[in-house]
Amino acid sequence: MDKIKTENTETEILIAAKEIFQQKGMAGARMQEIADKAKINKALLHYYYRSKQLLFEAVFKSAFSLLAPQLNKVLNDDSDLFEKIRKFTENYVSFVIKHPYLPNFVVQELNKNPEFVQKLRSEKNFPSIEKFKLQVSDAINQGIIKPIEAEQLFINIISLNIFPFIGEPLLMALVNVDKESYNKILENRKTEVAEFIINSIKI
Amino acid sequence: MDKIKTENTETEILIAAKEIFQQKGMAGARMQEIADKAKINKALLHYYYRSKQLLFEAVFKSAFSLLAPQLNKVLNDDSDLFEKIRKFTENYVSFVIKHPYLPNFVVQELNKNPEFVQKLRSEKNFPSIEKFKLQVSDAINQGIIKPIEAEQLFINIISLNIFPFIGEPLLMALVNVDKESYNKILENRKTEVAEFIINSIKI
DNA sequence: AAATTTGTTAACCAAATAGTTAAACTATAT
DNA sequence: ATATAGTTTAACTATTTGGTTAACAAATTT
Repeated sequence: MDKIKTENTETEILIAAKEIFQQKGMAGARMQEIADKAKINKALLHYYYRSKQLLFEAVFKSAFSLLAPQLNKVLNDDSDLFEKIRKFTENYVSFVIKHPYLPNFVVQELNKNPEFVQKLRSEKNFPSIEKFKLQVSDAINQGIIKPIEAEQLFINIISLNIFPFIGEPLLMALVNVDKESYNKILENRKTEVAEFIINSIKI
Repeated sequence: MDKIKTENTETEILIAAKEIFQQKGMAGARMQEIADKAKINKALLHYYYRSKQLLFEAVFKSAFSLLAPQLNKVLNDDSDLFEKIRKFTENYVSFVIKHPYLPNFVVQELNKNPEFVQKLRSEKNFPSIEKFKLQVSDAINQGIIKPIEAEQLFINIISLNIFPFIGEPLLMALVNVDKESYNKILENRKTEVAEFIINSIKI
């Protein structure tokens, strides 16, 4: 059937474009390489997505729509603060193993193209920090955690979870271990990071 | 004088190349743009640095040689552990304000080019974690801090300090603040981060 | 001050690259 | 079966881009 065939090609392109763009970035990606990976003629890229820029934007939005629910786990989940932090750190490692280039891709292209943020903000499911803020101030009022700004805590959680992946080559060199040992370190972080954070804030 | 003139042009090129490469990366940078910024003819770039690749490597090494001493502050400084952590977090913010694109540049290009790490390792002043490891296990034995792997602690320190800069556009959007407020948050981190870490590990 | 070396430029070149076109092919509807 | 609309391709185009060349300028040496 016509529709099915079209959708297949269209998504084949998106899958191929994701891989190339996420590994090489907008500037480093080549339309021909994407076409080769998708096993189609280069003209089809333009038939379906008009231009490199538009194809890139489709990939970027799709990537962010995978990342956003991950972030929402810290922000909009109903479980209590410590539980959330534990769940998030554990889930995040598994997520990045499935999508190794994704967080770096999003962070990198947002840096090169800060106005992209506007396009993301308007999307539904864009993470909001409001609920998390309330939860933090509640926990402080109840004497469960020490006083800390919710924003600072949030930045700490995200930094401790994301950077070990984004900075992998640098950290591997500094810590002076091979890929295998580094993976074990990351594996340990599934629990280590949450305990590190909780230790710091709990009374 | 000849030497002075030469050195000026050569360093002018390096300065211009740094700016362009650090903002746009290897793939996104254009030799013509670098020449324009350095106010010289494009052929001079090749006269002094032969190729884009070699010019890039010169910039990269120069960037890393600025970053390395920063990292060595956590690793080879003689003050006690808590003091080191406080000093590092305070200094690091000031450093990044002077070189806003630098950490992202190093991390990013190492991701695109992991074999670059080899070239860096051989350089003198390449940070080594050994002394820091000893210091951590001493502090554990003396009952000053809770048991923690030095590698994990090191990754935490680096992550908490570097990611808020590398992930700035993303974090600004998530925390939902403008540049001015975000800068205040970063400013507060000069002390916040160190206390967050120390709180977590001290007994 | 003539010769030589070093620094600088304009013009050029070949390869790469995003994007276009027109024709061929496929499937569905009439 | 044939017209029609949508899909795919090979070949092409215009531009960008890293790199080269040959001539010129400025300094240094002899």
